[in-house]
Amino acid sequence: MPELPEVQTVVNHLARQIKGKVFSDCQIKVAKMVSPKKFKVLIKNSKVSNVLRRAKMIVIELAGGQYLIVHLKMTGQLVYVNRRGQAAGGGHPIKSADFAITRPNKFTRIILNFADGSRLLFHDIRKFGWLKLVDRAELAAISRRLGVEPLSKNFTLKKFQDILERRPNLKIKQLLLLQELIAGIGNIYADESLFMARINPGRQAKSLTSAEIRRLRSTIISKLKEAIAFGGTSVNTFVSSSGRRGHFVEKLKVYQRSGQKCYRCQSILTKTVIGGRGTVYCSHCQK
DNA sequence: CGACTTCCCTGGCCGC
DNA sequence: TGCGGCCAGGGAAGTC
Repeated sequence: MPELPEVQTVVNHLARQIKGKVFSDCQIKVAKMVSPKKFKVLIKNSKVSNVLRRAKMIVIELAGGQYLIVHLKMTGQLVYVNRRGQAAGGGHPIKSADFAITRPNKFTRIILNFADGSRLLFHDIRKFGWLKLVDRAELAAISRRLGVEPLSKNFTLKKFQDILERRPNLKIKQLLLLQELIAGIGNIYADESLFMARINPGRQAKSLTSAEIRRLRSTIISKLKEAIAFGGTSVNTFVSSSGRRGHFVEKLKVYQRSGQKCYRCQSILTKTVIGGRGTVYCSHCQK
């Protein structure tokens, strides 16, 4: 489940590898995952000028005012493979034998070839992910529908307070997951931030005290930053575009630890469902 | 408008 | 061993 830190990890790596490369032909194995219909023609001969992130989307900026947006959704992987067929990480090729992902497999949905023989493989077990080629105006329209970037200077305490005031009746965890309010947080970092802030995920937004709001804002920021430093979290299918797994999984305090002991108070962690999402928290120290 | 529900999709897991 | 049923879940779309 790539969230902000995982997508940022992919973007950081791709930016080092594909800037300046020119797309040539591509193979689209699942048509519904790509738009517009003219994708194949439009992307041909486009040169990558930059790679950015917005919310949980990878934005590959192309010379000529086009943008290739990639959303990994739940199980997507965007893997960069050099011309020798190796997943290359920061100039150090990784043994491809260790990674079936460096070759097209049954889950490969799209293959984007570069003119130099290297390529991007887009694998996605569940086919929830997508690629979209847009112009500047369309990108701006998509971005406008998304909320504040939590690691930007715009995510001020005032901004966070405003967001909570706008949706007073939502459970705080549901609020954190709404991309139109704050962009980039998913199930892992919602649970982890709430644990660190010692706030029960089922609390209504309006019930948070100003001290709790301040605390939650800073735990969101620190958790996301920490996860980026560890290359993200690989709980099931996530790998960076270098084929590497993220190591934040070893730092998780509650996510996927249901039934285990709370690291803070040794109580057994509770699993529940909030807004249709599995939620793990400590009922003893998250009030 | 906000809040809630359904749907997409497939592998993995459970019980029989 | 095989198989049906169910679950995970980001986010769009539909309903109330």
